[in-house]
Amino acid sequence: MNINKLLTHFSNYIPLNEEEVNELSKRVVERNVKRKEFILQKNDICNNYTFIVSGLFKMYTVDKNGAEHILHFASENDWICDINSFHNKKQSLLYIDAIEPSTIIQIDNSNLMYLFTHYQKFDRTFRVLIENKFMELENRILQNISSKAEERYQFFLEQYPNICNRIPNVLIASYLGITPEFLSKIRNAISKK
Amino acid sequence: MNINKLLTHFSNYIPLNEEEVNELSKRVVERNVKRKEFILQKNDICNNYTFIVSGLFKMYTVDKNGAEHILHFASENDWICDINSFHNKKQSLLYIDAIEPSTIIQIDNSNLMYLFTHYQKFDRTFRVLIENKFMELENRILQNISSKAEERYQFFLEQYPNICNRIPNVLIASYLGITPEFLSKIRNAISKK
DNA sequence: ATTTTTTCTTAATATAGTTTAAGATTTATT
DNA sequence: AATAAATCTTAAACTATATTAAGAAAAAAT
Repeated sequence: MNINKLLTHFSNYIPLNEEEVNELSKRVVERNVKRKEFILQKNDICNNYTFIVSGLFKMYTVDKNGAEHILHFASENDWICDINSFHNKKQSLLYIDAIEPSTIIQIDNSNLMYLFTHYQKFDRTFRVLIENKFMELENRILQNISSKAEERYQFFLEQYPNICNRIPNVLIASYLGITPEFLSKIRNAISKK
Repeated sequence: MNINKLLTHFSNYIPLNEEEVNELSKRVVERNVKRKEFILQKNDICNNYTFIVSGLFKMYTVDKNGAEHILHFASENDWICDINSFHNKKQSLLYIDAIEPSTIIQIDNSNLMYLFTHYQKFDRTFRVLIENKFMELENRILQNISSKAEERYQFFLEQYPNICNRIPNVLIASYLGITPEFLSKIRNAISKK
């Protein structure tokens, strides 16, 4: 099993000792996911925290008109989870599916709670993880309330150089909150500079 | 000292035992803050997690044109902190000041780290705290990328009924990412329905 | 290899939101 | 109570972004 990437990931926060590695290994499941396959759909309860070994996912809502609005992208060495649904066992409003064929490692709610309860380190690591994600969202909010679409696009390209050329512009537009037609216009304007 | 409100707040997550209450009490400081007084300014390092006993604060950036962009409001029984500056000891890009005369309880970086290290409960509680704030930001992002200003305004009024009438519309506009003039137009349109 | 589906672009027209300016109202300060 | 400062509103002109439609290019599926 491809758990090394997950262990390396943890060691960037706080390295795990042998016992913790064993406990973790027992409690996670590896899966391959095809392109366009869902790992969460609306009205499901999100029962897993998902670590991405390789590949790329999007998490999004679909509005009454059928339009997707992308809340997060997540690629290798990142986590994806609807934590509202996960922690409160509520039906999710979100979809998560694979943009590329992917390999993931999942830990379900009861196993993660077990680790939280028995090993302080996991509580700590997941606190720091979510703090980092919180800061990213704060930056995104600031961008959204203070910048024009063109600046937000440029910022996206700078901030996610590893994924921006793996994602079709339709989806980038949806993430930025603009139409694909307008993104096209922006790209044209940038290329003329 | 007005620490009861803070203890009640913690007990909504996980109640503290006597030792934890003592440790916490020793490590926090109470302060009164006047209207318009700063508790964080740009280029300072945010050295405190601030719990609001009473009153109301705004956290914001100021752009090159001098315009404020409000990232968070926070009122009684809530926390406010630039966690990027706090955890990474980096100079903050943000200001925090009081919209109303306020009473706060602060815990500084080294004291909070002490509690995290010696009592698992605090690590846990602050994880859950930040998870809740993360979910709020996710909702705000979704609103921003998928809704018109009028819907975002209505949603703000519903979500923060306790603070929306304590905050001037100029500041609500800044939080929503629109101009005060346009908010005025929106309010006029709503009142005619 | 061909067909189907998805993606990207362009352009015309429409709508959402900004800017500037000014006056009226409310709130804070002396 | 009087003055100063901040807030709220209106309106006209402007800019950013959406919508509709259609065709070209690229990628995926058969």
